[in-house]
Amino acid sequence: MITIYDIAEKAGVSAMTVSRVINNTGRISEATRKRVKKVMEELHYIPNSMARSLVLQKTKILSLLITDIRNPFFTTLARGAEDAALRAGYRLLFANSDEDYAKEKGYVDMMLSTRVDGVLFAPTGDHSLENLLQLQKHNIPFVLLDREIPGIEADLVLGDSKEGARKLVEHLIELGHRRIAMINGTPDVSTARLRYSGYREAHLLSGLGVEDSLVIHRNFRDFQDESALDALIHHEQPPTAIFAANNMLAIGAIQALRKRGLQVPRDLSVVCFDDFGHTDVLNPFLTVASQPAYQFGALGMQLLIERIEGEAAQEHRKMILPSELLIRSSTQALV
Amino acid sequence: MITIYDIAEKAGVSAMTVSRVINNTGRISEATRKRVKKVMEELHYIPNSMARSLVLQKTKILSLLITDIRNPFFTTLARGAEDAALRAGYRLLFANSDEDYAKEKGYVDMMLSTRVDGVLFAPTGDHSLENLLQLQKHNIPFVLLDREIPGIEADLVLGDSKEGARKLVEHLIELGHRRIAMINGTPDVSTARLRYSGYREAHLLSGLGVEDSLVIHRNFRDFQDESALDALIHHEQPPTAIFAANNMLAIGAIQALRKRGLQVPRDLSVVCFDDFGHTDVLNPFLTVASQPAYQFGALGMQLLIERIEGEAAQEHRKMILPSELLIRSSTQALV
DNA sequence: AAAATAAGTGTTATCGATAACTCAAAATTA
DNA sequence: TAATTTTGAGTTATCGATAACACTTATTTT
Repeated sequence: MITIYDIAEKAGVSAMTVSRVINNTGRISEATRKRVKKVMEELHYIPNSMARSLVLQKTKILSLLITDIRNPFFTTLARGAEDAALRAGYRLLFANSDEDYAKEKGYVDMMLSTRVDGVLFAPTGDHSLENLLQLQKHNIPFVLLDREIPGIEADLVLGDSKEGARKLVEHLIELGHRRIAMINGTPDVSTARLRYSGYREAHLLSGLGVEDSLVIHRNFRDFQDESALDALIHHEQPPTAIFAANNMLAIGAIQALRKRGLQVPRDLSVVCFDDFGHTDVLNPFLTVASQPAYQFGALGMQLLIERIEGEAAQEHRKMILPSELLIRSSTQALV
Repeated sequence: MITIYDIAEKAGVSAMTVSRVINNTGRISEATRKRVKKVMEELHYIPNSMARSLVLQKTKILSLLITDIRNPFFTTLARGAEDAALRAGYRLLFANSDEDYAKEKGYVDMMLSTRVDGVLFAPTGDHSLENLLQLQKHNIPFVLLDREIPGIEADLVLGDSKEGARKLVEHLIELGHRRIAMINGTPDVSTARLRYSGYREAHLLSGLGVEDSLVIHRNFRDFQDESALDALIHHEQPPTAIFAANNMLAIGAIQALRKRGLQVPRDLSVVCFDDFGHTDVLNPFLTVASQPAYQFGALGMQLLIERIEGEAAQEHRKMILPSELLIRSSTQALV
């Protein structure tokens, strides 16, 4: 491996001079600068960022932790985060928890041992608290994405879960639906709680009661689990519409409905949070509350970098990005 | 930051003893081992992997370079690679080139300065040659994914582009189509060349001629570019079917068709390579040659790790994963 | 012209960990 | 019991880079 010492020797200077040329620090005569640069190119020198990090006590690596790499919401978010990080001269270490606390913990340990400069963190749920405290203990700045964690003060980028849910459910109510089921995430995730609360509010504002037997909880990425749907269609008074708390749960519901010979929207209307990235071009079908995924990532990364570089005010910032109701063909008026 | 010296001092031993406890090397009495471990836990010690990498000359970081993080083919592949890497005790540094040579080069520089132990590399095209030579020059092992590069000898994991394309086009021919267009990737990508060659072979085997004015080239991820489709529908003898060389190009084509009031498959049949991950559950619509994306990642990572750890034979291996023809509802017989 | 300052470069210590070597005490062997 | 081996540590050098300081020569200033 080529090091600054190899360069130094061949250029007839000290290692320190090479370091100065690389970093554009100190005073170097134009002649030696040129000479050193020429040798660096000849030997195809690439700085060893580990050695540099060790002495500088910073890595210029940021980490992005998402909960489901196969969810288009998160990949689009990742693109936003990536663009913002690269633009600011940071490398990005992706991590994917699969909504699994143990995997999340593994990645947090990795971040700590890598000594990343900061983390853009989409937590799996309230129990992520421990992992976040771990980061705090080691003074690693982070920004929370998409989900709030009770007990953690941090910069936040959130969607308008409650309002979005309310809009979706109100849309169903306007279409005449009265028995509206909800397939929700597990209640230890803040977005699940808020979306439920929006669901509830829509009912109450319209003078309807909430029937909790129509509210089912499942892991946000277990779209293969059809038991939620079974519980609903075998209900003694089955729903006429379903509100899925995210896109994956909607996919699961629709898949299960299809298997059972039920059609959307003929037999049931379906709405959900989040859309499907590029692929819903194929068949813009589901009525959704669409969140600005790219912005989640870009803005979150910006907040993180500001905090790392000390440009952020002391107090924590909470950004709420609005979602947009896109009415498509998975809903129809109740006949 | 807590270091082994802090541990050593508090435990009343030398730093070397701590290092031995951490790595389970050398001889340590059970008593001191316990004492050191206790102190490590008390102080929440996390090893600094940079310092370790510096002396060990290996990082235990592998990199996965994909060309489009928003393409479900690549995110599923990424899951496969991630699982295999973590299982073998490596960290994974994701990189996303967006089919852009300059971005790819930036990421390669990053990999070099991070001194990753190996790279799972989906190249943007034949011009990736330079970036790969750069890796070779610095003795970083890599495995090529999805695309072959003339001039590079390496382990390879490929799909059966030619056969897959032939099967798709033969399906169209069986349905009676005679004027079949192809929207292909740029010809400096091996899969584009092979898929064209399968397209050609299907025609010739059926005694049909190939009309190159029906073959259009576009960047594999520019699904927004509608000019390809315009060229086809304004052709003096327009096609009755379209073969898109990957899923993104198909999305672009269908979107453009829809905007122009044309319906699939009524007005044109459409087939493509790759499917759409979870999301095609929503509406299994496109007839595709489905590739085992997860296996691409898992198998590629396995080959890479074997090579790094010296378990691979000298000669390079070339794995070809078969694709599966899934006939759905985007194709119909020509009337 | 002497004193003060600036320019250009080199020396040494350091970041946190491990390899290679050393060494005393305990255990084993002859 | 003396010689040898094993056990359980410690010392020192090193990985590749940079910070802090030192030290010549120029160059300015008075």
